[in-house]
Amino acid sequence: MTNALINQEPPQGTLAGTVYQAIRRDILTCKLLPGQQLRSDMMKLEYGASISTIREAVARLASEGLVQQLDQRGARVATISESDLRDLLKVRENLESIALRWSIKNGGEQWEAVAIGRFHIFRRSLQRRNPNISYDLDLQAAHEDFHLSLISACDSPRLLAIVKSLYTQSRRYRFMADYGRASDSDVIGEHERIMESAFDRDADRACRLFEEHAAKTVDLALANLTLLQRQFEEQAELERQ
Amino acid sequence: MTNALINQEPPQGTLAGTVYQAIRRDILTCKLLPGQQLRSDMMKLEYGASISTIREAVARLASEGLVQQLDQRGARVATISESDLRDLLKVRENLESIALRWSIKNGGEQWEAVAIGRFHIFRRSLQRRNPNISYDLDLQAAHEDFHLSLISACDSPRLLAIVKSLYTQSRRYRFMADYGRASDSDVIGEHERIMESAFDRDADRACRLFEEHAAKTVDLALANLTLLQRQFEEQAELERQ
DNA sequence: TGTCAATATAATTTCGAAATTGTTATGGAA
DNA sequence: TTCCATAACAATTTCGAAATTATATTGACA
Repeated sequence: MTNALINQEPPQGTLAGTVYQAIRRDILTCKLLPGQQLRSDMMKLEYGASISTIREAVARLASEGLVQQLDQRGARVATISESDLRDLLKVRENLESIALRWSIKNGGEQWEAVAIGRFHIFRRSLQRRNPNISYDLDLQAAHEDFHLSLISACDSPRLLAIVKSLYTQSRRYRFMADYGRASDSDVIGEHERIMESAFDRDADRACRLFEEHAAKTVDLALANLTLLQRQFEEQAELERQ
Repeated sequence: MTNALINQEPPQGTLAGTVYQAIRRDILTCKLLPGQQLRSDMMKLEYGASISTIREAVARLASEGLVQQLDQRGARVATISESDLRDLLKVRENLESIALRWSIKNGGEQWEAVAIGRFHIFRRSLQRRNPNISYDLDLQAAHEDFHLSLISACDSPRLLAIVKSLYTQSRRYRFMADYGRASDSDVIGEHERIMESAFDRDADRACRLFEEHAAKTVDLALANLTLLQRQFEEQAELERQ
């Protein structure tokens, strides 16, 4: 419900689509670990569909970059690394900055209204967050939805789709490192200032603020990754036996 | 052979991979027309593989943006439009410009050597082109390979992959409009100046020249598209009967 | 003891038929 | 004649088994 803007596919449709979403969710929440082999038999039992159907779902995920397919050697969950994360965030920052600029130029009152609405939901999610839960899915979805709404008026379906997919790929890292909980800094204020600059049509300021915001994310993410990656590798080693 | 840098997959491997490449080629050369339905039976006969195999190949193409999949209503070749072309070229120009900047910063002598080599092949292809052939596949591949080699040192696998896929999507438009034959302008000189600016590490000049080059492409492409699209629609109408 | 080849095992890949779903054609009622 | 429901049709989607290919194990030889 809350992440309607993020999940592009409706629940009705083909079984392959449903399986695709299920596997995708398990990858993004690291129930399926990075590097883990996706064995046909295991998947068949786990997701209750035939091998062919599973195969199609996996093929879709492969094109999304969430799964790596090796010729004649099946598929595995895409691996993670510090260099990959650096690249991902660097590209996302630059592309989203462009999209924000275009969006500020094209956006009208309707765009502002949607962004304000998303901002409100994001703030509410942050307020009622449970400190005991290490990873709040709704909060992350609200965060993404807000950012995407800011660039939604960029009038470029392609750029929007690319940035969306970069957000998707980031989610796995964010889940692991849980770098959403930077509650010491003024998260709401940061976002509010970006939005206000955008509404004032001050693209330079908005992009500068956004890039500063993004830089913080990079630091937070990298700080936690190395430790966690070792953890996951040990777990994967265990499952291999 | 000549487009080794472009076709990422080796010829050996799975049948689905081979079929994927075959369909891809037919889409990019407009043997399969934009908007055309991809019927299972027809595909089965045409490409000599079972429906399941075809299906997997088509799924891969769908993720690449070359095919549109509709729930329970099969798949069709992605449609084309003026707005889509505008978007495509605009995004490509901006993203490639970023990649060029990064590449200029990171590139060493090895990068220069490869770029010079690609430039040489591009120039030779242009020299020996046959004016009777309306569309020279080798020439287009050489052109793409040169541009990609210039940004290959950007040190961002993701951005490189995105730009590559944008080139792939452009190819269909380029095939149709054949806007490669702007022989009146100084094609070689334009490219040479971009390359020299890059080697001088003058990123601003290189990007400016590249953006001017890209702007010409947009004009050429749009000039031919409207007429050709009507043509293709008529042909598609005919096939529907 | 270490290396290599051959076999046995386990995985992926491919296939065509059966089930499901969407589309078109037909017939009746307003 | 037009609209709607029903039936016949054509397409996509799903399945499990057969074929193919990779991996692991065993044994022989240097």
